[in-house]
Amino acid sequence: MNTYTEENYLKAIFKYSNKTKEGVSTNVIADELDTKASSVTDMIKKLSDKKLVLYKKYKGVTLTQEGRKIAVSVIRKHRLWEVFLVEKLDFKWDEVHDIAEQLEHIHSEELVTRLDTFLENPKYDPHGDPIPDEDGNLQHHKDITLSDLVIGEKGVIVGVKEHSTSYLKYLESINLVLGKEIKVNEIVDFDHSMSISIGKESINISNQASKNLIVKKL
Amino acid sequence: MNTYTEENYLKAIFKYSNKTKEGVSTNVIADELDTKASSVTDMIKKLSDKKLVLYKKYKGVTLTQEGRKIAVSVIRKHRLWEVFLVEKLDFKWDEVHDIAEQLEHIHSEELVTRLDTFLENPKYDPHGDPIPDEDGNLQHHKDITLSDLVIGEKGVIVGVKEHSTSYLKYLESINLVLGKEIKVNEIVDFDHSMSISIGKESINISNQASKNLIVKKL
DNA sequence: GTTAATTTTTAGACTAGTCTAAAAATAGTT
DNA sequence: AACTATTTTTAGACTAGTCTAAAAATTAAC
Repeated sequence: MNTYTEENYLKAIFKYSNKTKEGVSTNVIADELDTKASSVTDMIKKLSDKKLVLYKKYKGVTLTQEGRKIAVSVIRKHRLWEVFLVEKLDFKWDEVHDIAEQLEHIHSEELVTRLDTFLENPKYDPHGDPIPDEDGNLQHHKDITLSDLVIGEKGVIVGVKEHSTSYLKYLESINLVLGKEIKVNEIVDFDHSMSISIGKESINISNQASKNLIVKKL
Repeated sequence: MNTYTEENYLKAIFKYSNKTKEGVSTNVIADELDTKASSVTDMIKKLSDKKLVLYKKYKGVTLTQEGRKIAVSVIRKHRLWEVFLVEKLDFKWDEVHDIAEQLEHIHSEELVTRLDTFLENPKYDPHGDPIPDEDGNLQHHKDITLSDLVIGEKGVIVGVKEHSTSYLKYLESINLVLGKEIKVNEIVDFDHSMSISIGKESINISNQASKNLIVKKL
């Protein structure tokens, strides 16, 4: 059984494992977990002793099979709980992260299985992130963002790359939520901001906002 | 915000506060939490510094208003989660304790409020224990047990005083679950074991079992 | 390819919570 | 009331996780 803290380290390493081929650097982990590099080094040694990560001094860290398994299972729990909070308890999508951060560390295989069934085996969480299955399989989005579309193209919102409360609240306020169909009307050359249609409405959206919205081309 | 451990100490102290007028002794707490007396003394000092308990060396410990409030709120969460686990996830009543022990420490007022609403404001948990309301009010059972009934008396099962898996499993196996009506047919003078009717069935039950079953007289 | 800047690790110290062993206080017994 | 047994507290040490400050290694820059 792993501690709360160990699980958070594994999750952080997993997050950045996908982004680079190399080992994840100490500073990146420290930044992600809001801690100091020296603390990260200590914890990595511990995880390495437990054979959850592979570690070579100064060379960064990668997850072992076992480490990855734990990380993915924590992510699975996090996302299932988010579905529960939004679908069953009527939380908004910008309110669930902190609570799910706690719930993801509850230890009980049976609980996860039953929760999954209760929620009718959801495939995505409220932000469109895919929920890993029991075996740790996790499919990724194709990662096409709204900012990748050109004038005239249509798409449907399927997820977000940024999960901050302010971004989520903003999207909701302009009705840019999961499942909405949009069409690109104009792109300003200068700052890459866009004018898009959502149904009959037309709005402007900055590049910073559009590049964090994952879409499926239609 | 209090730690997981602090909350468990407060809960333990609360549990035994009701049973004695005096302060709760160090050894009782150590026993309840499966720890050592010296650890208890240390933690009590910490809780005392935080003004959650009143403590005089060698004289035991009592909860302050604030300490009691926290203890009751943890108990409220524990029992609400137990209802969730049994009612929504179809756990059996003997399977939920350990999971609820973890869930009770999730920090979020909003979560508790919404969970309570989702469960339709239950008044009792799956073992018949009363669920404290938001203001910390907690009514107790009258604590009449099956063993208090005399021959010919009828009652309905409303709770248990012992929560061990083996006891709960046993009760379920003989169909002695919450809400069942029973009648006392015979009492053996020697060991106070009883013969009781449940509907058309008749069973024998030991004194150890009957004195842990809370009933309401009919 | 040295030097400078950055990153990472080590060393030592701190907090939370725990333990063992010994000392101190209380309670029980005669 | 004196002695014994029990309970409780203290003292000091340990693990998990964290930090600061300094040393070591790596990377970047000229």
